[in-house]
Amino acid sequence: MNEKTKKRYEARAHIIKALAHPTRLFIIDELAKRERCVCELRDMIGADVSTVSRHLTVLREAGVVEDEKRGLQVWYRLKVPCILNFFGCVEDVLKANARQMAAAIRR
Amino acid sequence: MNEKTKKRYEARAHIIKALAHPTRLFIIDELAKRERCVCELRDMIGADVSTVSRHLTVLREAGVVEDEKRGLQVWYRLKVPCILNFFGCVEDVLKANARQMAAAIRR
DNA sequence: AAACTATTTGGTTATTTTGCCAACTAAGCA
DNA sequence: TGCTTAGTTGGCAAAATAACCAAATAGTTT
Repeated sequence: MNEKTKKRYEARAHIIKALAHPTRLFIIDELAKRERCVCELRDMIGADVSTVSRHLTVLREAGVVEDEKRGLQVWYRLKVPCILNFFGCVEDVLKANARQMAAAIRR
Repeated sequence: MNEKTKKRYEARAHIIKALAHPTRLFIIDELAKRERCVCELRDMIGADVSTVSRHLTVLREAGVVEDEKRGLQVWYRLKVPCILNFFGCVEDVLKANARQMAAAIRR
């Protein structure tokens, strides 16, 4: 594998890593509905604001969400809705896994 | 966020985490073309076999690939082709990021 | 059965990720 | 100007990941 190819896979992995956390998946789902300020997300998630803020930084830094400060609040929105399609595929994997698990028990 | 919802996001994150590594993304791309034995992947990747084997375990365990032993070799194939659609979306994010980066420099 | 090949697993170490608290910054309000 | 609110950042400890070598396992060949 040459250097350029390697770089490309690293860049992709960086973005996918940004999605790979339960809290960040939740945030994405919420932002898919409408923009939210940090405080709303903090209330829904129930973690320290600093923790939520760091999750948002990971997503922003990956280019998945964008933010806008209005007054005291910072509002976040989803920048890349095509991610949502992918979640359907993830659900398919989960369903297939569940089926396989059930079949294994029956056997 | 209730317990059940939390579990669901954890299950999703588990699958996405399995994808979130450059080597594993490479493996998925290769398996999208055709099935491969561990030794072929080892040669392409150039890491220790044990390392490659562990990456494959992560993917199998997540339900993304499946394996079949034939003789001495173990052959892996992609179980969930819809993942590939997602990579298109990841590329879009990368392109958008590059554009934004370029615009920021111009400014 | 012994030697050989392909792969997995155990164990170790280095690195990265996560979450919290405390301290700081920025904006609005008294 | 000083107080309050919203959010970010520094620092730290705990947990999760990743890579390698060595040893074990499973199937082939002689």
